[in-house]
Amino acid sequence: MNIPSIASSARRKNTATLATSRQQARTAATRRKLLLAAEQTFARDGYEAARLEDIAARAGYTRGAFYANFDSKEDIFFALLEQWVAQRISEVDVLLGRHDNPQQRLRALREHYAQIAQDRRLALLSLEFKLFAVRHPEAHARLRARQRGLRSCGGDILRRVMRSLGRSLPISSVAAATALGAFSHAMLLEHLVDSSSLSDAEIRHLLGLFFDAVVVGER
Amino acid sequence: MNIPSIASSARRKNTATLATSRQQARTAATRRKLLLAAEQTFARDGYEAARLEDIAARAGYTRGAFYANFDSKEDIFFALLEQWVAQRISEVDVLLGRHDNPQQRLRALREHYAQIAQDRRLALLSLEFKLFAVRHPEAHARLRARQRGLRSCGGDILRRVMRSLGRSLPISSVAAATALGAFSHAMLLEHLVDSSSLSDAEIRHLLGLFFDAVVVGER
DNA sequence: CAACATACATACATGCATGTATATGATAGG
DNA sequence: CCTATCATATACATGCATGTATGTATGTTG
Repeated sequence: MNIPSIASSARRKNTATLATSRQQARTAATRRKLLLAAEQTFARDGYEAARLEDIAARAGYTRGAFYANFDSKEDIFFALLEQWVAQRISEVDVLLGRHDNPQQRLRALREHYAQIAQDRRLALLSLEFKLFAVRHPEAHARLRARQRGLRSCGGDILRRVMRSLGRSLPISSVAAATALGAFSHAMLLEHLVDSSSLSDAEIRHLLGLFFDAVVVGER
Repeated sequence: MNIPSIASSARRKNTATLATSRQQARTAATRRKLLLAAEQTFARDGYEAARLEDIAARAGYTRGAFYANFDSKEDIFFALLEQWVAQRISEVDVLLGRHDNPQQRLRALREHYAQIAQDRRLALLSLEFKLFAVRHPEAHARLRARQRGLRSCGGDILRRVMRSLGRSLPISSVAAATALGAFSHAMLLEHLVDSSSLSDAEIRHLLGLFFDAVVVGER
């Protein structure tokens, strides 16, 4: 689990005098606000239609603050991806840290999974990352690497839990984690388009059905 | 099954003399070429990033031809949606027309389903339509209506086939059709992002698993 | 074949988002 | 307190995609 090299974005100007810690804190806070605003804006409008001015304004700034912290739209998009993957991984870590019993862990995962399937922003952002990868060959590898990090982390967890329960997966653990995530997002999107064609109850039902089919997975 | 009122797009100039049939045919041909080009371009670049000039060029024209046939990007996008829904419905109609036996029909549907899950353009376009709906409140109702037409058509077919087999669905037929479509597209997208995290074989496996879980659906 | 309409291309106008360069006010150090 | 540097704002330049207006060649009808 290597720490992502921040490198590209937010390379601070290497002036002789180092910024004082209060200034650093202020900058960090601005960065966080901008990233949060970007998260909401990208989810709402999509990458292409998202305007830097909207992102800055939503964070309470103008584009000046934006360009002081990021190079371009693509730069903040990737910064968001890094942060987002790290957050999601740590969420699951925290979740598992709460339980020792494998069955409790599986239960917690299932519950967490059901919650993920209700997070509109999560689904739309995730989609946006994937679409960007598919449409930008030069960035594909980078996106894929992050996505894979996330998936293999999820896969590891699934595999460990299953092993300690003495069960096996019908497909590779990474594929299982991938399919579960993608499925929940897809169902949510359908619900957003037409809630009457796929109700909350039906989604819950399908999610359970699919989770059990993949995780119990006798064939 | 009402024929969509073309109305908005392609309203021909009401000059006194009606265009001769050969001119009409020529116009219709360019419209078709433009729609095909738009289909490819929207799937490749997404709605926002797609340029009218690219669409026209891909069809072998310039933007002049485009504006002679469509009002705007949104106009051709909706025209494409109408055509696309109609095509997909007729595909299934043709498919079912080939078989009388309910079991053969179910088999044919399953096979058709597996093929759909390999059509990259289909998945990306479908996604694009849904994202547009979610992001453009004023257009949402229109998109949703078409989407629902497609889903309820698929649902009807599923329901009829199941009834003639004496089986039942675990969820509403519309929800089943919706979930199946969304699922296959979601798996394909994951595969496009990272083919190693979800192989063709695994997708086929999952598709079968899910199809059977939904269509056989004992609970 | 003449007059006219149609299909499409070309050239221009406009708007808008990005990016850059400069200005301003806040903050820290001497 | 005075100055230098930082964080952010403002103003400006550029590029690019859309949309419109006009031009041109091809086809059609009397």
